[in-house]
Amino acid sequence: MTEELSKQYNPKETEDKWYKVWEQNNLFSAKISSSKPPYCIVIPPPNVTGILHMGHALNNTIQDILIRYKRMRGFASLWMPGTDHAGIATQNVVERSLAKEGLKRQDLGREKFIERVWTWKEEYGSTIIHQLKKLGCSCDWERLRFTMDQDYSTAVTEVFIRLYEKKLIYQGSYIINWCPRCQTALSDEEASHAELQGNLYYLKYPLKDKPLEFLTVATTRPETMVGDTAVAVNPKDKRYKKYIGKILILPLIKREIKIIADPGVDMEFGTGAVKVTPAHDPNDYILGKKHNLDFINVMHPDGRMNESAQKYSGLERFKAREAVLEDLKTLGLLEKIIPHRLSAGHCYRCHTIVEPYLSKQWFVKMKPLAKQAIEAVKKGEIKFYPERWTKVYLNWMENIQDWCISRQIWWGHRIPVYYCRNCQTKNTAKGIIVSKTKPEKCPKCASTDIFQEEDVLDTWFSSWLWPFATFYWPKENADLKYFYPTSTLVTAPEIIFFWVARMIMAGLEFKKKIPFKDVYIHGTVRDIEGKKMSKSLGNVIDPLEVIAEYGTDALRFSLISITSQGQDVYLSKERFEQGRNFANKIWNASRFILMNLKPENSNADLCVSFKEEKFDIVNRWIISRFYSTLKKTNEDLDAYRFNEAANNLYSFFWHEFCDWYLELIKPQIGQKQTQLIMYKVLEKTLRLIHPFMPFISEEIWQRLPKAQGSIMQQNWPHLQADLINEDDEKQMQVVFDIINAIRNMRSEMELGLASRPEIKLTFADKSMEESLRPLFSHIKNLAKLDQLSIAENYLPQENEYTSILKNMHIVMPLKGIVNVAEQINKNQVKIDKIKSEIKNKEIMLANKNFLSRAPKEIIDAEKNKLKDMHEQAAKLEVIKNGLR
RNA sequence: GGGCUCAUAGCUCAGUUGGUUAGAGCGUUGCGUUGACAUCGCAAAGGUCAGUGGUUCAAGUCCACUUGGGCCCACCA
Repeated sequence: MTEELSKQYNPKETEDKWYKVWEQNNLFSAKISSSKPPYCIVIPPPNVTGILHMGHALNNTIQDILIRYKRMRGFASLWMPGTDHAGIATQNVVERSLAKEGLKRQDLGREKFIERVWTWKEEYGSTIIHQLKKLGCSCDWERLRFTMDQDYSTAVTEVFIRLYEKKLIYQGSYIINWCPRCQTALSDEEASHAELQGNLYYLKYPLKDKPLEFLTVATTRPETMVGDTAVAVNPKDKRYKKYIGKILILPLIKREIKIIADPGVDMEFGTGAVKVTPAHDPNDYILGKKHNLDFINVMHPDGRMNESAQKYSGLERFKAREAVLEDLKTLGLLEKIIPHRLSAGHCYRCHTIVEPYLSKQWFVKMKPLAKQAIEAVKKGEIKFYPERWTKVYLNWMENIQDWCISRQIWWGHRIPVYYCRNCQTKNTAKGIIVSKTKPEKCPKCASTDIFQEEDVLDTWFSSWLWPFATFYWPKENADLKYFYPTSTLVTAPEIIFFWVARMIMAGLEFKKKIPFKDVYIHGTVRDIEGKKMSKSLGNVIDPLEVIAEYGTDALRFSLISITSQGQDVYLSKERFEQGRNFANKIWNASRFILMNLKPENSNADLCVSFKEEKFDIVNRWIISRFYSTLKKTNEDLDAYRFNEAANNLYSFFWHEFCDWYLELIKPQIGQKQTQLIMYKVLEKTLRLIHPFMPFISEEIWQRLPKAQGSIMQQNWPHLQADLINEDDEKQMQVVFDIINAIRNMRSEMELGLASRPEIKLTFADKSMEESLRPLFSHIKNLAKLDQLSIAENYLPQENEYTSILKNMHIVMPLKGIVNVAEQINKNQVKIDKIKSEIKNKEIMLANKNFLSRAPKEIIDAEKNKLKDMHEQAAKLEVIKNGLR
């Protein structure tokens, strides 16, 4: 006999214990095997600065379910873990901690600062890893990678050089998104647009020859006027035609600027005249190039105005705005201000408004890379789940822009570009040398005055190599050969562009193979009002708190059960009660079984016994239900319908196994075959539950009399389709209906148990009567009856109460007080409803199109249904009359 | 402007290729349960499946439009 189990499941006592055991026994480690097919997921590497949030919890629970499921199904199942160095985010964190000491990164210098970052990483960088372990993730931790590992950096450099040599990397001046706080360029994807309330300022620019005449321009960023080099109007605009080619005097700065014509100007917006600031606006930049205008940069990288801004030099950009407006107002050149909603890019890290800024950056030409990545998805080599993301992906890929990959920060992979100062000064060939290591001397002029590019690469420039760089590419090692292409990628929608699309491009470009076959995109976790969870909104639910309060299994199960494919998750804390209750139910059912099980009865083989012995219907039924559930679970997991799988297991275990089966067998629990079946169903169901709820399933597994090894090492139950018996399932359903009807009647009549009534059943169908007779003991038992008898064509008497089911009707003596009129009325409503349904069915069954086109099973089902309804209606009439 | 998505019970949501009487959890109400579990069981009430039209023998499911949310991309002087 196993030791006594407590009445409630206590996750705290089990979770850490089993995780340790799994780790110590190397159960997460995936081994290359010639006999097993590979299954591999690479984790979306969380930032080293990361702290587990609900998004992670959902993302990683899904991956763990897949990994554990495939492992049990006999795959060499590898979950490749790692973390991302997260350039800007990590640098920010370390800079913040420096600030507490009153230091800036510049005070330390580049090398010392990077040392500090590494120290920080060693100390805090594995927080997220520990938290993933709390979640139960079965990652192969011995393979843990970091995007700044030395081998990984080798891959990054290799890729840069290959692309450079293919002329897919170039250096160029462009208007990029500049974060004045982080002082770095941001890619378009990193500058997220958000609406804000601003103003549209109408500024008057005087004409040179007629100083009393003005052209009014409208702008949202008046401070940039000091960098204006033209004003543009639409050539079709009658109002301004006469001014084209004339000269304006830029107020405050007193510079002469030209009025140019361009068809791109919207005549409807503002005044129809637009100031052109080529160095501070992407559109104006294009205009500037087109019309050969000057590019005047008016700002320092930190967002303060520079010398070109003359008297405003040194002012922060928004202070400068105020000053400019003040001065224009004094001069009478500020015509009006009208409120205007506009959207501006914000730094995705610090939410500072980004400044369009002209600077020299490195870019990757994306169009050539995108081509084959588009093909691969179109041909179905890579599939998105849910499928709709395919469109989103293709739409973006077909309109892809070049990727700005340089960042003006210190923490990251330094760009492998060196400059020869000698060549640069001679200006012969820009003096660019691209090399894995610092060259001794310039290959052109042999100068040794060589220095490295200051910029580092965008973090995603390393992440996009993740599916193969984690396997030590460009080396060709055995893991890479065996596990690449990986199987499934599980990720959130917001990084399809950042990451998924780029990985596909990188995989095809450098490995000549797709990086993964399936992409499963799950929803975003939101709060109950549909807002994204964020610290600033204060609406976060901390998964670690949930774990502490409800347990990891509860967290995992609840999350999964409410996550339907690709739909956003609206979460509140109460959700986790369901998971906790389920864990407790599993616990108590197992406790009950173990308390009643004689271990020697658990030894027989289920299938053999099933062939040799005759099992009663209750046992046949639960076996059939188990295999039906298994079948559905397999289908759901294979199609990434995790919530379906979870909910299905939930209702099987709770409402079928516990509520019906365990209740039905209580009187016969000592019986040998019942012992075997209850044990086997529990044991097999635990295996199905394990991927979802790894800890409790292991804890119970270890208490089973036959447990060998960890539940993780067990095979997934083999589907015995021949043990699914639909007739048994239907018959049991009838039993449940009878029992429920009786309980319901009693409840309606408010009869206490004391009455212990006798019930008469009238069957429409003789064969049903035959098959149900052996089950009467169960019915009597659960419905708490003294007698159950069968009557033929019995007409209810005045002192009797009736209920009707599909093919039978139930009569019980009236011992309580019941409102007969109400009962008659109820029956009349039922009769009317059935009659109208009968009408519809008859029309349908008379329809030639239906008879010729509908499948035979459907037609038969409909015919049976009609027959049933006729019978039922007739019986209801009889009852109604009887009651009267 | 382009694309995606949602609208089903009081609340939060399932409903896989159209096919028995549209489901679950929570909440409400009633009844029950003192040897697995009150973190329990059984049941009831509660739905014109957003609206309109169409396709079909058959529509919550497919199509079109309308209304109202949400998201993404582009633009935004």
